[in-house]
Amino acid sequence: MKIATWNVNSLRVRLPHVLAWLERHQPDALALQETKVTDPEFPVAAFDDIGYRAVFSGQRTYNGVAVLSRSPALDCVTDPPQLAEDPQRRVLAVTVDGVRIVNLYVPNGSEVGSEKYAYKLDWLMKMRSFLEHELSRCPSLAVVGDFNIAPEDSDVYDPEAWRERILCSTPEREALRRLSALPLSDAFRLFEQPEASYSWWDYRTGAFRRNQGLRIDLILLSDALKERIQSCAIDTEPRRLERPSDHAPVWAAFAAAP
DNA sequence: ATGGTCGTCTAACGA
Repeated sequence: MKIATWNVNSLRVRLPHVLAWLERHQPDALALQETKVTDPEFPVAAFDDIGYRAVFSGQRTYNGVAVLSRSPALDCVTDPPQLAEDPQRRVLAVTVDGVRIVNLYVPNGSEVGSEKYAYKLDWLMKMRSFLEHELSRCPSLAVVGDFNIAPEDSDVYDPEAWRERILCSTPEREALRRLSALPLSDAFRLFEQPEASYSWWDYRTGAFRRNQGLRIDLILLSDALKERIQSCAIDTEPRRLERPSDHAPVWAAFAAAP
């Protein structure tokens, strides 16, 4: 089984890239973030044509999450009670082939100390509670998405320049560590990886060309799934295309369930 | 360089 996650920064613009990536990599499930399309506008037919079903929770202009899958996505949750009537479309939990996939677009937080930063930390605290509940129901759990947090200095091209800045601040990293303590393991770090592996590069300043990136797109695994994982990688190829997303897809492959 | 580039509700705003 192969599961992937990709912040596409507008599905309308990136649809050709997503279709090409699905055809090439044939994942069983692909979680998307920042689709920026409302549910009636979601391009269901384009995915159906290549054998993928879609479930989605969208809004206009901002946010929006979706899961594309070969098998049906069951038990969809878009509004965890722990996030109490938050209108922002950032969560989509589904079950595909017996694996619970929680697709997250974690708030960016703007700047340390801002109102949006406080919202991010509060959101992460509430998300911990939701994930604790999901884990108790679903032992095979993968939490995937754009976490907007670089877990460690090794996930940042210039840790000193980013010290205590947004995406890297200690309170954000501690909130992520509290998720890891559930326990959930960072799939990427279960394997030897190339130095300077990142999943996001700012559009400005030619950051990708110089590999000035951060690893903020993550796949977190419950112990039951950790036992089945075979590989995990970031695919930087789509970042080289014309009109790319600022994020690269991340994927993980698993052995069949015992 | 308090800059730069994208995407969206083509005008700011969010990332």
